[in-house]
Amino acid sequence: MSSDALTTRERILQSTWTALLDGSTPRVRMSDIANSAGISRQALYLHFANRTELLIETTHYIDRVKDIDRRLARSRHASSGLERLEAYVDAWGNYIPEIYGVANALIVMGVTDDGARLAWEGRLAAVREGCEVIVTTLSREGQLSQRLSPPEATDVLCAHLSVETWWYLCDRRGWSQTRYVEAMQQTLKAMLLA
Amino acid sequence: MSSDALTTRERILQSTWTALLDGSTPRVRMSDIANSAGISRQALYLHFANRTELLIETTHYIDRVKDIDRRLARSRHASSGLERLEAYVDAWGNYIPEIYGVANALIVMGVTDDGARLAWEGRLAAVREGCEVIVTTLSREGQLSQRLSPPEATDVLCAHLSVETWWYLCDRRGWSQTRYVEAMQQTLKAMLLA
DNA sequence: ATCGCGACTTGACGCGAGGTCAAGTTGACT
DNA sequence: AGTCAACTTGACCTCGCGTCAAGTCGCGAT
Repeated sequence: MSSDALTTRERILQSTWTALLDGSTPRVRMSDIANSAGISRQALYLHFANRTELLIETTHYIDRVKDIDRRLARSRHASSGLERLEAYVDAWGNYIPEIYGVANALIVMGVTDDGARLAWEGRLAAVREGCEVIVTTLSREGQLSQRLSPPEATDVLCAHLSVETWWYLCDRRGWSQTRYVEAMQQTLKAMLLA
Repeated sequence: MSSDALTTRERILQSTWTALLDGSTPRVRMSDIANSAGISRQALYLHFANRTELLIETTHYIDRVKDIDRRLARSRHASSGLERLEAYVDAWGNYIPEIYGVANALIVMGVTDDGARLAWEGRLAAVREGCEVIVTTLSREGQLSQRLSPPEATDVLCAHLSVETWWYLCDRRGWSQTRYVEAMQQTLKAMLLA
């Protein structure tokens, strides 16, 4: 396989990604994706069981192409909790715009489709795990504010780093990506640190 | 009018509200609403042009029944910015669970329907105005942190008070309503104040 | 008393989008 | 030449919103 530069499967995944990125709306039909991938609508179902699976596979595709693991490595290897927090906000905050389209489609899909809902909840759980590590580190260092228990601090951090918050600030209120990351780092520090 | 205790129109609005409240899912069909209101599906269209209008009218109905204006009055009449902030978080934060169901349905509807999207954006704009007043007051009092410009502080406040954030903390993470309001007041103060 | 009218019912239909099915076509490898 | 996988075309089903047409029922005005 991997013949004509791109596999059909990869062309589909790429088309799905860009379609959802461009339109800034999750209203991308299976026929739209098929058209932009240069195949018939029915041929999509030779590669993916349904729209949900296609969306889920697209998130994995983006993870692979954009190398999310490498991005998050800096946070995992930081020595202090503070550095971890800053590195995490930087890595995840700058990743959101990449996956925003697919994430949004997946969220909307989740209303009617259990698979999509579970897939998105899995992503959320992964982000929350990252947040938990940061909070635990801060707590161990005695840096964590007394206002919130560690689980609460984790929840608040995770809620603040949500795709929805990014969308509101950057998409609707016009914040630049760099300002978003910077402000997030500062406000989260003010919120979580003693 | 106002004959058999409740108008048909009001029974519809009430059914819509409770259906969306109970299910915790926006998947409420026109036929579901009609059934629980005790009329035929087609009769809904004698009272509301379409699903979007029904949802919008339901938000107005809730506003009326739950008297949102009275709830927000305390914030508007508070003397200091700090009191305004606390009163606003209390009023709005405790209102979210009431409108959550309809809000969610409206948001999902907004993906395919411009009317629903605009209606929800209008609500968001109203919340943002409330936030703006608070931030302006804090700023005038010299209480506002230098980390954020007043417009930025307004955006952050508004983002933090989003329905989505409430949903994550209270619905998914199991926070109690009182803890949510309390923690919000504290973390927002830490975030916004100098 | 009866006419008209507004509120409602029943039943059928159209539409869009996801998903399925069946019968090809095409091109490469054996 | 035969086979197989990848793909195409075209028809069809389902679900939910929205529409249309024809009929029922009760009430208030004449």
